[in-house]
Amino acid sequence: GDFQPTTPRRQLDMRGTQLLRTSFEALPSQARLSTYATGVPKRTLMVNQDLANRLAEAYDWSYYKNGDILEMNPGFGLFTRAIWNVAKPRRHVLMEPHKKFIPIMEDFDAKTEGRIKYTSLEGYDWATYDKLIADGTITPENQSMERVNDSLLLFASMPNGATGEALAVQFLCTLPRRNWIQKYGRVRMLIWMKTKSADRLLVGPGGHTRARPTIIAQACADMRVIASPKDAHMGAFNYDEAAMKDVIETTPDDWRQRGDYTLVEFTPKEKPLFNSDFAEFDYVLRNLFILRATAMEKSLMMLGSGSDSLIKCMPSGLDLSKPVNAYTVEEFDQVTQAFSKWPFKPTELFEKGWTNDREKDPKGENGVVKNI
Amino acid sequence: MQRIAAARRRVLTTCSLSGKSVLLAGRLSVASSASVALRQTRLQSTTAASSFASSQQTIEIPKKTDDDFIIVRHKDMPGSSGRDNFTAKVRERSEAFSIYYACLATGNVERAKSILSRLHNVPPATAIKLHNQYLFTLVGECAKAQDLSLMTKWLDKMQKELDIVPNETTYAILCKGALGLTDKDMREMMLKNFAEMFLKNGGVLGDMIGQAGVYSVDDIKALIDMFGLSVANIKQGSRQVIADALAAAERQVSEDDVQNIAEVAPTKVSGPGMHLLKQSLAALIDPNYSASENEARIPFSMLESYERQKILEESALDAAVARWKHDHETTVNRGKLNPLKKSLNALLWEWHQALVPLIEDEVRRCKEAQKNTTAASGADVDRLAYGPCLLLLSPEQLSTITILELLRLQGTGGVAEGMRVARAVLSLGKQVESEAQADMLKEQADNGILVGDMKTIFSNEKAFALAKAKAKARAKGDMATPDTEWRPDWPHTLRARVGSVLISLLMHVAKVPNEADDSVTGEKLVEVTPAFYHAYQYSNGKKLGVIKMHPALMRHLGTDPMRGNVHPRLLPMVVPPRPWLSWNNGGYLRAKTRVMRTRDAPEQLLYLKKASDRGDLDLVFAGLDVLGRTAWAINRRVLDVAVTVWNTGEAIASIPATDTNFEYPSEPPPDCDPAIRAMYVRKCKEVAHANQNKHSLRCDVNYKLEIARAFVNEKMYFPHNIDFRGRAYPIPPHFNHLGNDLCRGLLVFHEGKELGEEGLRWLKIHMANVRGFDKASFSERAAYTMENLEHIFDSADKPLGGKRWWLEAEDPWQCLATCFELADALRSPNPEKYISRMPVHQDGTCNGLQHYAALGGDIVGAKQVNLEPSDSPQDVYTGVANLVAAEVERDAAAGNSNAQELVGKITRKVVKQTVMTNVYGVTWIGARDQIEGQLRDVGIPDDRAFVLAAYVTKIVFSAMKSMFSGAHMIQDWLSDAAKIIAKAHPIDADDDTNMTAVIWTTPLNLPVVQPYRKISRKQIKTNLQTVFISNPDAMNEVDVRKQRTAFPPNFIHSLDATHMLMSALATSEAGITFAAVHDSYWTHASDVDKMNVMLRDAFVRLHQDDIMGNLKREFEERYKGYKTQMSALADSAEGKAVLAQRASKSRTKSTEADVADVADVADVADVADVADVAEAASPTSAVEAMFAEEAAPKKNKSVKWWGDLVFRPLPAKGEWDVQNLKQSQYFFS
DNA sequence: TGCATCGTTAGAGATATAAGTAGTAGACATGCC
DNA sequence: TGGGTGTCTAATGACAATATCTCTAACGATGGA
Repeated sequence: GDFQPTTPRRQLDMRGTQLLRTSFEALPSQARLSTYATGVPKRTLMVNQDLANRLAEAYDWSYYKNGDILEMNPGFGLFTRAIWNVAKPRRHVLMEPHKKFIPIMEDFDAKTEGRIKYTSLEGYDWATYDKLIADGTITPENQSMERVNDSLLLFASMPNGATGEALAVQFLCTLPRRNWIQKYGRVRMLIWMKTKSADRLLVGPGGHTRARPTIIAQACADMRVIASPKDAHMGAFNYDEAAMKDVIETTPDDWRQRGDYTLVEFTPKEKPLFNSDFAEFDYVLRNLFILRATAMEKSLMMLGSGSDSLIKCMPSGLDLSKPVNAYTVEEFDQVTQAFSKWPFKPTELFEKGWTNDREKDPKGENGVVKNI
Repeated sequence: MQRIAAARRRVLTTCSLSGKSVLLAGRLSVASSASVALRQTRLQSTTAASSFASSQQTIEIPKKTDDDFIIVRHKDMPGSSGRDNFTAKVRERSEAFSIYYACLATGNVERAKSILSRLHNVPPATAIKLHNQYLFTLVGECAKAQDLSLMTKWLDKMQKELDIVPNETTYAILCKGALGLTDKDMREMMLKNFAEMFLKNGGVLGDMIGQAGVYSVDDIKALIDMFGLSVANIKQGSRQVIADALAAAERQVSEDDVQNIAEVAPTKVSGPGMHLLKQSLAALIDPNYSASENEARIPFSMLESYERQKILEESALDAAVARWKHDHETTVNRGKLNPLKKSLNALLWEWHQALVPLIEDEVRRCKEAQKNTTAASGADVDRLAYGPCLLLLSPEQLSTITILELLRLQGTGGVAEGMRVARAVLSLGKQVESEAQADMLKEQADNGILVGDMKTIFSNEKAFALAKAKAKARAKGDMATPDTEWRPDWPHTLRARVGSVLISLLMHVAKVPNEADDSVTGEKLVEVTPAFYHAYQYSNGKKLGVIKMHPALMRHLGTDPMRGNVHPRLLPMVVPPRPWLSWNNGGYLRAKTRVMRTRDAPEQLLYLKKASDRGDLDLVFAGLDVLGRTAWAINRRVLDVAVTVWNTGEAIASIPATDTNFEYPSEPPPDCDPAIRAMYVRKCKEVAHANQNKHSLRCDVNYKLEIARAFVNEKMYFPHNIDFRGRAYPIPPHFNHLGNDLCRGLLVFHEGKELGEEGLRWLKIHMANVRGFDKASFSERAAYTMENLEHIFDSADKPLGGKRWWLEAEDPWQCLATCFELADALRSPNPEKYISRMPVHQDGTCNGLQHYAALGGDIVGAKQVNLEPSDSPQDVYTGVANLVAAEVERDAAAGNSNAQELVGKITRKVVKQTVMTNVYGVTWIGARDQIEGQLRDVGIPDDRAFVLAAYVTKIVFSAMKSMFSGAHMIQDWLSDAAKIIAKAHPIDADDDTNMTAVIWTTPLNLPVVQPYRKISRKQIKTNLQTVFISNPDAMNEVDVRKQRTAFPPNFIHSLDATHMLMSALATSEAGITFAAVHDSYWTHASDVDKMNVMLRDAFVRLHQDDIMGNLKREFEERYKGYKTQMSALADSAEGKAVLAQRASKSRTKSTEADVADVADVADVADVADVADVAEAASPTSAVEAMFAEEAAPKKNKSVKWWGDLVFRPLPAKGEWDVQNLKQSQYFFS
């Protein structure tokens, strides 16, 4: 009720200040957030409060009324505000390692009676989660695999570029392994990522952007697009229509780094769609997708020496003349199972050999001693 | 310039104080001035036919006056205009040349003709070569048809349609054609006819007859008769060759004048005869050979040895196959046998048997594809592109090369059990190319064609210099590379095509038996599975095409004898290498070897060729010849021990154990924390890596022992070449004295010398050195050895059965060798009379810093690296460590907590690596990593090591700076200069890319060109996969950063290389045996004292000159007229001057510009006054403060302009006098 | 026969691939924005 | 034009990413004039 935004100074340019329903410190306009300073991390960083508000209203938070919301990289905190205003979650933890945002974070911490908690720990770091659990900042419960875990929800904005990509895949890999936060059961994840990345996870059999992460994601989670640029996914091949209902529209201007971003909801499946050992499944995918547009027949050669005998092991139902990227999750599973039984399969499934390593020369010729 | 000239002369004259080198130098200068004269007369006589000048590019050569260096202007660089259009068309065109030659060589004249007709815009110098080769090919055909019309018609076409002017070689070839006519009248008529045409064009008959690479001795005789000439009429460059050849043809060669023999009549060897020679090579080429214990070493004459080397090089591929066959037969004869136990060679034989027909098939299809050019399926189009190259060699040759090469490449490129496809494909293609080239040279020799390029000059040591000077004089003529011998290098794309075809064929047929358990039934399965397979690896997310070897095959490679599996071009020679006559002429007998290892940099090659042509490299060549003439032998007793160890499979002194691999860690549960899983994967990779290293080490030892075994009774020689900075390396890669401790332990000088009193002392010191006891004074070292005599005898008597004292040494195998030697010497009745063959090393103590200190005249530094006489050796590492330790203690006393943790922990070892790499320009961060590792070893906890390392590193750097202040300033100056140069643009450059490389000339006149440029690569489709390769001919933008950071170390290395070669030349004059590993010089124990004097003398001579001054003057001269972007603050004196100048210039030009410029200046002036008026607002909340404007810091405006290159003045040189070093006994020790 | 249009194809250029980022700090290039 | 941002960090011997998609230019065929 007694919210009083500070008087805007000339150089603060608060003309477009977005009105808020709660008394957090005022933020400058969208335009200003997009440009105001340097040293802001490159990541999925929202600057449009309105988008945040629309999302907060559209999403059903009630499932988590007794749970924790764990937000990674809140940045300007637009979402945090929006969710607060809409749902006032029981507990909302902000992992924001970047110093730039400290004032905003501390503002949240100060004005929500401890329901929004700020930590400078890095969401990227696995150890962070152990720490948060150990000190009781979040209290996830072990829950049955029959239902979606309601004690924890992860809400993450990914770093841009390679790091973000990698992180998303790593998160996905925790689903079949059931480690990290997934050891508590089916913990749902809402992840903001580049639309292209999301697209790659959603594309169906035959789509040429299919890749290893596609198969893992589709095998382990039900995906739903919550927000995305208009028409962004129209070009994608063989799309799952169900994933695309009631999509909230985003525009490039909503972001600090202009571009297309998509919010995807990952709801872990009760059981992955494959029965193979994940290490083998992963190996098979990784190697088959090297020749992703090539017929499976040929691509099987990537799995090891003497793959003629492997082809003989393949179940008769499989159409080996189809290209790799036309295979479904279930078909990959069949291939993996055959691979698993193949007597001449490689003994180690990880890449050997250096390429980037120091001290690669074992001979120590020439008397030059490196790294004594 | 004057001073440089003087400097060069001094080096030259002092190098040739007495004896042979005077002769050599004298001869050389005579020869070169003669050839200059020759060139001039020729130019006069050929003004009518302008294209007779044979230079390929139009490069302005500065007038040669002995003291200027080579400068090639930007616009004259090949490829400087059309760089980086590595498009399909360009690729096709560059391949076309090679295909053309291949077609001619394989009798596909029609296709060659059509290629030739489709090539446009060929530079005239190249065009005439192409056409000459075409005519040359027609000679045979015309002889068969007894009709020259094909040739004459073509000549007509050349002249009338294509506007190509025939040269001497053209007419020589025409006459050769005419000589093939049997009808006497016809023949003479045609000859007269051609001769007339030639004369009309201003030619001189003698020159034509002297044309290299065309005629045989009989041809020449016939021509001389025909034209009524005498040998004296033949042009100077060739006269000697021809005279010798004619003389040689007349009579049986006798041993006495071997030194004068050109390669003419290979069959006329007197003495033991060919079969004996072959037999004597049994250890190397006979499959049935098994080493008998004490085989008598037959003394061979030089000529016989030469024949042996030739046999070795020519028959080795066959020999490999013979050995495979032999091993296969023995396994078969041994009756039924487990296929899993087949020996490697037996497998190779099977592959070879299967591969040859496949290649034959492919060759047939290539031929068909050429016939019906219309039915162009994709594969057939490809076949057109590589087919002719496959035809150059027999299917057997191709198969053998393919198999050998794939085996050799195992483990390269960081691939665990295999190799990179790109490497394999290119490397194999290159092998095929050089084999084809060797074949061509052999064929020419077999046909008795005289090649100007002397194949060899073999002689006794005394006559060597004379013979070489003579040969050199010949090479100086135009006989360097005759047109008929010139071949363009195959483009990488072509190599890749050829390589990929062969590899994919091999992959089809090469099988290996393999065993596995059926995971379901548990029964043993045996399958015959491909030995190689094509796969991909990910490295850093990039796909990497690899050829993997099956584990079953890998097991063989680590254990089976490699007999017959080393390509002879990779072996030591059994005669002294051919002396270096020019940049590509020397070394092995049959293979074209280059004197410099270049990095696909056309610029390097260009400078090298020019220098070689001008005779600038004579001293470098002479130095390399000295290294090549050092004869080596295998240390039999060390070999015996090594072989025993190898066979027992024990892990001893750098020989890893058989079949004991490191264990993989156990896998954590699937639901473990991702961090733990990541750790596990990393550990697995480390283990895999370690195992791979072990295996490759084992394969390497296998190769080495195999070669050593084969050469047990041989006298060996290592041909040497240089890297681009002039450092010398032996060419045989697997086994040489630069190799690891094992290699060095296995090698002794072939010649023995009586120890003498001093020699015995040096042998003892050497003992201490290889033990690692090398920080003490000489007398202490000798005493150390005497104290350990008991151990030494024990090691010598019972190397493996005794106490194994030698294994504790720093260099165990060399220690063992020394134990043997010392024990023998001391036990002999008179140790001083003992004949020793052991090389004794004298190592520069931190050689890089020695050169730096000498350049900088650092007194403190000079002491530290033993440039200054001292009673005991100084150790820089200890010196720096002490300095750092003192500083740390000071800080600790002052209360610095970091320092307090480190008190007493700063040892020599902590700083050693950093001090060593300082010369290479290690950065602060790199050094910190090194020191961090060391601190951990010293017991600093992991979590502190990082912080403390940062602290220590700072101190180490400042200590180095103070200790070697002069050196440091020079380092800075060098890197600064490099940056300026790399960013400099020639005045005529058309765009603003940095194209200028740092180039300098060493005191031995070697031009050094730094090759670092940005590489542009393209994907090239091959049979296996696409391959990512660069166009080696492209001149790309320089990599400024690399040019800069690499220049200081490269410059210093070019100096130490010079020092080494100067020392080599000096020792050679004195008749001392010499070998070197960069900054470690070796000789007989008895000669160490003499060598020590010479190498010091050489160092003094080198550094007496104003090296840095010369460099600066060279740069100023070389880069005269280049512009670089300069900048200065606008309000600095310099900036103001520029602005003023600009203003005045434009004022004279136009008033408008004037206004603008004045405004500009005004602007600049204003800036200084613009104070930041915006007052800082004080925000009321932290969030609000976030978005407050940061006040822009006041900036100084700067001015930029393009100006002449200005090199900073050289840092002042310190007081230290280089002459002092002559008295320093530990300078090299 | 000359030529406009459409379809095809070769080739050049772009992009994804994998996937822990620790911890520092200083220099230097970037045809940036 | 300059500041912010991204890259790299020990010399040489000893060089190596690739499959696939997208877009464009060139080429060829065809057909109507």
